[in-house]
Amino acid sequence: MEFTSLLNNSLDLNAKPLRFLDESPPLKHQVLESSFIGLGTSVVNVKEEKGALIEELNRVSAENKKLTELLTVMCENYTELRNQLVEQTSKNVNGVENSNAASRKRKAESSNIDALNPESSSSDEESSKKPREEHIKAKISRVCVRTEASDTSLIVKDGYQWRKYGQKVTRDNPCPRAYFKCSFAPTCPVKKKVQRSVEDQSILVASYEGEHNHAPPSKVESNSSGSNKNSNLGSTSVSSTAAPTVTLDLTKPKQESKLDAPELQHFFVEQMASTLTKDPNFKAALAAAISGKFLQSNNHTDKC
DNA sequence: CGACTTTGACCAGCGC
DNA sequence: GCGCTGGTCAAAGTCG
Repeated sequence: MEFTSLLNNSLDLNAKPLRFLDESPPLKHQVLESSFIGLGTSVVNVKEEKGALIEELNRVSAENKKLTELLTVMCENYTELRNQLVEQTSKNVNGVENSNAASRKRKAESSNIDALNPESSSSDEESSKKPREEHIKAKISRVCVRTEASDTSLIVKDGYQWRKYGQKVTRDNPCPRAYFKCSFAPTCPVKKKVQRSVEDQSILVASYEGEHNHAPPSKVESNSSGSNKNSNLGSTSVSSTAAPTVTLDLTKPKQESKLDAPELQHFFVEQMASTLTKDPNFKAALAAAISGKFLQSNNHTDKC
């Protein structure tokens, strides 16, 4: 998907709607003005109106230019994110894994890490007893999401449907950890753990375990619950821990970002589209572009 | 009324 | 074996 390639036909907004004002043949101006000779103040009013329209045209053009620049920056950010996604994915495949800071590791956790690092698990005596399937299916990714500090819910909107099946207060974090299972498909093995960051409680850390065995839901708005009301992924924040971590900040273009969950790839594309459509400036520019095309085609058909 | 959330109980792994 | 801890279960409650 080449996002930048879409840019060209969507942002050619250079004042087409008002084109007839400054592209009218000089003859027409002369005829128009000569026909008003003798009408006194009427001519002055028309000239003032023309000046105002040209001024408006310039303003719209400047706004259009600004929007174009904004979208270009967004495209660059998107490309950068995508490159980092590819980079991170390849890293995970190669089994790059940092050691966990926690001294006490649960058996389940270590098996998950083994799944990400097949080489290290090959020498593990215990792992040899386990079916290899478990290593393959237990893929973990971690996502950090900035939310309102006052928001106490542990809901991360990622496009999938989740059913909460438990909540625990863990030893190393006073904030409770919520456990979710994917409820979009009955047989989907994916689990999600959500807990507030110890350092910054406005950040929700979501750990995804396993991979979805179904297609992603068509709508991002398919909330995990009816009460899903937060999770500003548009300002998804950044965190890096021992486990492979999705590190995203769409508001800070040059910040390092990592992405490895397939559901997130889909989500972020949807999120970008959503952000664009919610922007009134973008809507206005789009409307102008469409009406411009419409007028242009009308003019063309009139000539024919 | 069905789907979802809450929450206490239960289970298993691990260190001592 | 015991206690601590994380993860899961399931009954009760809540909501649309």
